[in-house]
Amino acid sequence: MSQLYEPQTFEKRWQERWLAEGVFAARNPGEPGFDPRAPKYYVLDMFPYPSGSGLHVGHALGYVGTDIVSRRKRMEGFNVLHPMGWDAFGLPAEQYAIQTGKHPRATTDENTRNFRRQLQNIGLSYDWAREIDTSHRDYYRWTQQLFLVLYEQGLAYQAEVPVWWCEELKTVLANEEVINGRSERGNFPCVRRPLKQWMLRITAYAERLLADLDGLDWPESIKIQQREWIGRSEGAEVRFALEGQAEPVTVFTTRPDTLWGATFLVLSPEHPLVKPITTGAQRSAVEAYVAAAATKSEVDRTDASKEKTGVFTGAFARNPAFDAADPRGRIPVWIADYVLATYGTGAIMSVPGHDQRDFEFARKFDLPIREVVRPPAGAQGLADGVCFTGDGTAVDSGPIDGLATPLAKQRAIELLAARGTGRARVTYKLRDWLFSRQRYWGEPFPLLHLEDGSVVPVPLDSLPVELPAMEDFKPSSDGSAPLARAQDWVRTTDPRTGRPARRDTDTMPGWAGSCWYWLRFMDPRNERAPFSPEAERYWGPVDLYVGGAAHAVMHLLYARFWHKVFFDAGLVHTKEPFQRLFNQGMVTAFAYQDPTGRLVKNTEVEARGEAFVRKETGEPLAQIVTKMAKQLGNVVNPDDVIAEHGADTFRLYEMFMGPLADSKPWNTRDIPGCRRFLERLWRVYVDPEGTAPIRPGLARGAAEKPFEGDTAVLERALHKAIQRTADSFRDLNLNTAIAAFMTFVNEATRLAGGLTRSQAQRFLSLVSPFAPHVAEELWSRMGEPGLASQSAVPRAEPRWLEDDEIEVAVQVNGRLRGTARVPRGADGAALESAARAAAAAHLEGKDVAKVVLVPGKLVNFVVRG
RNA sequence: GGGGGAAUGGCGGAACCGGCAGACGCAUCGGACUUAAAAUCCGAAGCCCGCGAGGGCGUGGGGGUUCGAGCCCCCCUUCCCCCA
Repeated sequence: MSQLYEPQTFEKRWQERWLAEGVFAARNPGEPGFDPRAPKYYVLDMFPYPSGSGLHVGHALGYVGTDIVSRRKRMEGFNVLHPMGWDAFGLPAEQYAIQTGKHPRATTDENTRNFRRQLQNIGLSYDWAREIDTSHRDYYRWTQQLFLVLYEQGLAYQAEVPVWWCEELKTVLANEEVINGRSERGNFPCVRRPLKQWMLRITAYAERLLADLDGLDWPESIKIQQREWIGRSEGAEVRFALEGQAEPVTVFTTRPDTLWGATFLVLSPEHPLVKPITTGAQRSAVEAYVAAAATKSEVDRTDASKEKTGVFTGAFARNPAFDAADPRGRIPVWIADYVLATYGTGAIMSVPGHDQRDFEFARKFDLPIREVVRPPAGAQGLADGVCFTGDGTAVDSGPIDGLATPLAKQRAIELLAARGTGRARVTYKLRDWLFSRQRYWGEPFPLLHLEDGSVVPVPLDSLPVELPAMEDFKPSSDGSAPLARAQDWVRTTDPRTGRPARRDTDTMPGWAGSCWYWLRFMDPRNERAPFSPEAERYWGPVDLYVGGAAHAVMHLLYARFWHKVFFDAGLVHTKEPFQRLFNQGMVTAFAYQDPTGRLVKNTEVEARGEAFVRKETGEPLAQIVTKMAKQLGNVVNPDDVIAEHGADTFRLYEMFMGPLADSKPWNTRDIPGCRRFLERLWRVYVDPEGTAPIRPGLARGAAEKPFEGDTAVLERALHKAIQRTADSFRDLNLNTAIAAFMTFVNEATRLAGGLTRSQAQRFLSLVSPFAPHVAEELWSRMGEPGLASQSAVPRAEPRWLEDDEIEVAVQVNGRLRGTARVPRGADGAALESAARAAAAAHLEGKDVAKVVLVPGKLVNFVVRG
């Protein structure tokens, strides 16, 4: 048995024991060992996509944080569910497979093995019996079944939707694969072209997705981003009759009060009326413009800083605000790409006097601008050559003249409704969700296309629809899905009728598996259902969900949507899946720049005292903070840190860097500080000069010392550490808990003779969630029964948190002039006289106008002269 | 372009409700131990002026509120993240 701190000699042993004894296994109701009195706590990490490059220290940050929370909660008596799994379907896995020439099944299995090994190496307390893999048939069988829940509710439908198409690559590309209208791979031009796609009607839930945010314990910034994304706006739909057309054009506006100022209409280039209304003279210009717009992304089109473009269709419309005879009512119809087909009705009424984009458009194409809202006093308007977009008073607007904007909006809607040319309407920026991909590595849709063109779901007892084994799974050259080439798979029969059928050949997007995984974790081996109602009722909702802010919008919105559909279907008992959300910060890394600003690889950099230089030339370099990237050579793998220092040092450093929520740089140079702390801790328990496994005074059965002298000082220090540790869990700034451990160990080293067995034991319990291996090792050396991981969290007692004497700050006019020591609980008069003595030199000959007393903290003398 | 954050010593960070800025650690410097080094232990240290006692200045910049501001309010700068 070693006298020195050698983590390599014991960490593996404890990890194996935890696993073998099922120490971290969560019990479901009804299972042997389930304690119905224990409250539940569900801590969930955003599960990773198991990439080929493995886990780096940035992923591990959140996992270490949730592990510490889970371990602590167990020690507080909670029944803790803390599972891990793999988000293994999706584009990156498929791309990686194509690159390496291996099948995604093989690479995924290989990668998940590596991830699991890496996570276990860190000593994370997951219940590995609950591990799931979204690309495994035992999982996606249920993804398919739950998709059918949405399908049966009428929430899934097929539509012609523009998708990115790259002619050169002969394939459909995802949004994230297209940058500025060109393919990310190869930089070839791409166009948006309509293709039949599966859509999910998430817009039907827009209002509830918005409203239910209020009850969640989420960062306000995430709620804001979700609200922004949903983008609710109230306004009106207005119908404009078109000259020579039977069908009117319907526009959406948030400012129905400005109808009298609408001087032209703008349709999106994709609007179905564009073709029928375009006049012969304008046809070629319009067609050219429509073709050009197809190559632009929505971001580019709506970029307000770009010059406005557009083309006149040659057609005219009637503004319903004016009489048929009124010349102001005859307005031209244009098309422009800043109007999107997918938002509102795909057409707008342009009010250049009171909308910035319309204003720029009108100026560029010399269209009339009318003022119909008078700005309030002091605000600039058309008279000053600027466009006023705020609230004011209606003018030149017939029946609503003189009304303030909010009232004018309301009256305008009433008038439109009375004339049958409009109505109130709420729209959302949120669009329905494009849910199909023409790719291989995803869940097949459990749907059959019959010869008569109808679509029927695959019966539940025939699920899963397994992904066929394919040698060549690359995207097809005609835009059809790779699955379409698996002819034996595609051709099938409807099991209900025996009629011939074709399988749907699209697959679900990467998001699908993560839309319900927190539910599967509750009951992961259930073979009859995705999860049992009993398990869901007990474990739901997730109490703490931790992951990067990168998933602020998409994943969380999609997951909430599915969950709400399940709620409506009676499958889950909560409206929301994740009660508390916490975003961990990014782990960045240092990189180095030479004087010209060029980045220099970390391996070529040398530290010279406080400065950094290029190894070969001695050229001075500047240190900057940036993300970890292979090219910079600054990616850090947990395995390497653990091999050198052990898992406990790694865990401590991850947390000691700073608050879990903050972004902060990884600095390899700082790691030994945490290692040294563990060595100091070790020496408090084990005498390096001796031969005993534990210092004799700390062994079980050793006599307890009375709480006096050094022992009392240590008792006080221990309670302070216990208190600070408890506080650190509120906002997960676990760095302050580790600082408290360090302070205690420094104190215990200084007053070694005063430390008692009970203090040593309580301190190990306190440290155990953070550095569990060393805690177990010392716990067993002390002869304590059971495991440190299963001991109780020590409690701080108020009587040990207060000192007998307190030091207060003494200020004169708010400037610190000294300090005074007073007994705890000293009254105001005693405090003031002590303070007067401390600041005597600064008070001499001055008039004290006021004395501010803050008990236990400070005294401030306000003086004149 | 829109949205979300952040800024404190040479570095990471601490400071609970507006009350002694810089806890804890890294790097640095000094000392002890050592033949020497490593490790360990003890100590110093925000910056400026002063031999010293001491004083001045300090939480990205400018203004404000307050007895008192890192923290609250207004304006500005820079950096990071997301939509992509």
